[in-house]
Amino acid sequence: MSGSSSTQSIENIRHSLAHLLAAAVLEKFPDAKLAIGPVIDNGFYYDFLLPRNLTPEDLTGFEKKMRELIKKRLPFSGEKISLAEAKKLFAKQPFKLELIKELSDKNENLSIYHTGNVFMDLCRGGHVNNTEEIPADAFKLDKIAGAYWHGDEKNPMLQRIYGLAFTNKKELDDYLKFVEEAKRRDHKILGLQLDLFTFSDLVGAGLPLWTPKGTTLRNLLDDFVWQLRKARGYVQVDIPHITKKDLYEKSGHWEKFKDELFKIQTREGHLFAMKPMNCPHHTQIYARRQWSYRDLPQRYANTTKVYRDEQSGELAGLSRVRAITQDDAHVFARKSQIKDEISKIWDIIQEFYGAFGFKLSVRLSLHDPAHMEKYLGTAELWDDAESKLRSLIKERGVTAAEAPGEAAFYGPKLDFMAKDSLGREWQVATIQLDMNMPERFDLFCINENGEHERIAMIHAAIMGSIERFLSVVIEHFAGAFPVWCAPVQVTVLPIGEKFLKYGEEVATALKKADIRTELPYTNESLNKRIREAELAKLPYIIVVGEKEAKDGTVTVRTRKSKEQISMKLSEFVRKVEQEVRDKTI
RNA sequence: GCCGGUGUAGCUCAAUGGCAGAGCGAUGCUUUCGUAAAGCAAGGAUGGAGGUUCGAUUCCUCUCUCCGGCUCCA
Repeated sequence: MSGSSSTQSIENIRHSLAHLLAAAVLEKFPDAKLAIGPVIDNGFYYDFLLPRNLTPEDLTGFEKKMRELIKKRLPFSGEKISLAEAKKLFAKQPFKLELIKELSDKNENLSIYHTGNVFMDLCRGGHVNNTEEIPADAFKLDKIAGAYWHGDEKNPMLQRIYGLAFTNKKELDDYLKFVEEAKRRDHKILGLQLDLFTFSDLVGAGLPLWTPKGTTLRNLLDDFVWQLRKARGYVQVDIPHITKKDLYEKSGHWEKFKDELFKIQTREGHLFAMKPMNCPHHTQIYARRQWSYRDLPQRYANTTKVYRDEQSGELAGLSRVRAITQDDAHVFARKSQIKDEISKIWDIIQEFYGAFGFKLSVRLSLHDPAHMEKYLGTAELWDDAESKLRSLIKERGVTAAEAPGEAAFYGPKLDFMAKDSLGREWQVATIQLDMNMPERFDLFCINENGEHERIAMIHAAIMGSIERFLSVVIEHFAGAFPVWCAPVQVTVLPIGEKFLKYGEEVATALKKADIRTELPYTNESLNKRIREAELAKLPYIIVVGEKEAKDGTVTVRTRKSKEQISMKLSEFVRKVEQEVRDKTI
């Protein structure tokens, strides 16, 4: 080996590996039809249409073949070719012919790349000079998956082989370790272990059932959001979970999402739907009377479930469910009040996510002017809404990535991404500025001049969905919740039966101070009970025996240090209360 | 929804065309213990529906769940 691999970009290495993979697949399946093989985060993939389904053993074989090819020190070389040559060279590769047509339609140059004399592919380049520059111990074929040709579900499904590839073995090992760690924190497993939620085949897929501990946690989070909202003038409202189809026809949701609605036919033949969102209902609460400009903004908060008939293949733990609890709120405001109101919501989001130690980044999701058919309203309405968000971002001195085409169909959004303790980014909160629903539902106020003035509507979910947020939080903390939001904060373990009475006194005092306390007395050994409490990831374990009963103290074992600290009961209560107040992480 | 995989006790995993086994948990009894597993006992299961077969947990068909992707996501 020349050792020159370090001079090669990781993209070139990954791209070259994709070609080697295709070569290995072609050797085994000469009739394989090749699609595309791009570079992705952490590696590469290549899509094939093959005569049979691949097995994990096939991957082992391909990987071995790729290493053999690397050893042969094959040069990569490219050349431009004409349309006619391309059509001839790829006559038996229908997907390549499609690509060739697309490229030539766009008047782009066609080129091919050779890997020694063993493989040739339609390719714009970006390769190592020679396979000797590919570190053979830093890649691994990862998994087989199905993928639609051109990402379109109407097209045939191909077999995709994913590979991991890095510049050296350590990076690959680090990545595999990261995957292990992520698996260890998987909320689907931790949630069951920590007894937060469960699923039942009888109830149905994507319909989580919440245990007492899980419900405690949900309520705690929701209450935190509510406290932040209450301080900013929000009031609570509530709405029914089924509704006439008429509401969604008027809002535009029926047209757009009718296939994803759970529908209910009444015995008299009327069509209802389980509500898939709350905004249209809230418009009707606003519309119940006429408002003076002096009454605005009206800020309605409502934590409630919505129901969406998600594709069964999409359901995953708490991340994607069919019964979704939204901590939803809608602000009905004059256009002049928009920036202020959004700013307040932004403050709530910062305070809320800060309490968990999440780092936030912001994305401005805009409409796609090339596809106005996907949106309600006029271009002017959109430009107006988007410029308001842009200027607010500027005022707050934040940099936000702009994402055209990511807007909701009724308005642009500020989407917030949280980076968790493993460095993964999750889309969480969202603020949506909506000038369209007010038009559709004719929402207005009476202004200073006695005229009808069209208002704006701001959609503001802080957690977004409690289910999804919890999936993120469980993995962020690996199930070890900080004291302020741990469903059980303290467990009291009497050394023996003789001290059960004192244990009860301690537990009662803690509960009186609103500290979530357990006294799970069983006839197991003390060691066993401590072990169980540790496995349950409880913040504090209190052990009481003769000494404590005599002195009125408790011996506290902390989750973090496992140290034993003796203190007065009242001192411990103050300590916990302080941590809850400060939301210590 | 699509492609592939998967499903055995509450959990983690064995085994088989002919009586389905273990560890942990849960239950009962004994033990009452000073910081990560005390002892004994009795329990407990082949996701569901059809089919093939003398006999199916095992083979076939359908269906459901879950997992990895794809597509979608108000």
